Amino acid sequence: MDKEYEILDSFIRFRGLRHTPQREMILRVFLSVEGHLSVEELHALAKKHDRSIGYTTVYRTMKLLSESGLADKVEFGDGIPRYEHKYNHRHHDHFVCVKCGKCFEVAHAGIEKLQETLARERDFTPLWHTMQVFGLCKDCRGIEIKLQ
Amino acid sequence: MDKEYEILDSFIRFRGLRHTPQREMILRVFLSVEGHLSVEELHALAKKHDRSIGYTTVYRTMKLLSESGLADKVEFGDGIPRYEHKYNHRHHDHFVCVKCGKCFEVAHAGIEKLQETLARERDFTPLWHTMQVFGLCKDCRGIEIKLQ
DNA sequence: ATCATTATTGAAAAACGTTTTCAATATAAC
DNA sequence: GTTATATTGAAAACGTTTTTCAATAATGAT
Ligand SMILES: [Mn+2]
Ligand SMILES: [Mn+2]
Ligand SMILES: [Zn+2]
Ligand SMILES: [Zn+2]
Repeated sequence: MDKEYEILDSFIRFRGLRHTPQREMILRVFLSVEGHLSVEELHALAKKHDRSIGYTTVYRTMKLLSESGLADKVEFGDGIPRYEHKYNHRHHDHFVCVKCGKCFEVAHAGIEKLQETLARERDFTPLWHTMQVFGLCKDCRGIEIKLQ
Repeated sequence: MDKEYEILDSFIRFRGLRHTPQREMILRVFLSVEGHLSVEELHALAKKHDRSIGYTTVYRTMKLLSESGLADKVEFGDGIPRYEHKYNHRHHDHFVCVKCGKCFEVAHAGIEKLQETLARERDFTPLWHTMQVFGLCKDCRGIEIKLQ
């Protein structure tokens, strides 16, 4: 249940860092929301628990969560990186609607396998990948057609 | 041969813009290098032809080249967007070595088709996509193994 | 519990790539 | 040539992220 806190704690100890209430709180806030959140959004949420929490601390902590494997930073091409849960969440790609910004998560073993094959053919060792499909969701495509 | 200049010219006329030596020179510089170049690199090259060319003009012109379909902006996760040729270059994905930065271009119809299928299943109209595989190239994997 | 060591914090400043502003200039149409 | 206005380059502004720094807090040893 609280496996994520254990992971952060052992990562902190392993690196000779220190456990702080700020770090624990930011992890709690991060875990409380399923989705893709910017540092600004995370800081706003964190402030509800500790009005004096600093923007810098959120930046630093999210970097820590990434390094410990709890969070993943994703970029959807609008210049605002967002974080999503990584622990107990399998890898997936993103379909982003360029009209409304909605984001669909897609996991497909075939694509992963194909990437492995292409990499192997080029004597390239894949470590991770990102794939984003930009387009129009059902709702926004309708609007698009009406407008034209 | 000079189809690219025609494309830019008609795009400029279509939008009620003006033909300038700066725009023509930046296009020339851009076309002269096959690869992925940052605005900084393009500006440095442009300066060899016109010492007084402004950074801002390169930014503005590369945006124009993108809009006219001559250039494509790509991001490899290091925070530095780069531009590559788009005209007469078919779509491809990127395999980026995280050690040396080398970038391999991979075009594969199967992946494109798979993406189409996944999109259709979700009632999503794909417009474009980006796929990047990060990992170690042949040379850098060797070093990695030796170091461990 | 006290102490010493040093990691962490939050505010401010700096850094970074990019965009906006603006006055001077260049382009294109008449 | 005249006019209208798009373009230019420098500087300033911008938005996000990182760095700096003095105060504070966490940890381990005594
Ligand atoms: Mn996701
Ligand atoms: Mn390419
Ligand atoms: Zn939509
Ligand atoms: Zn390499």
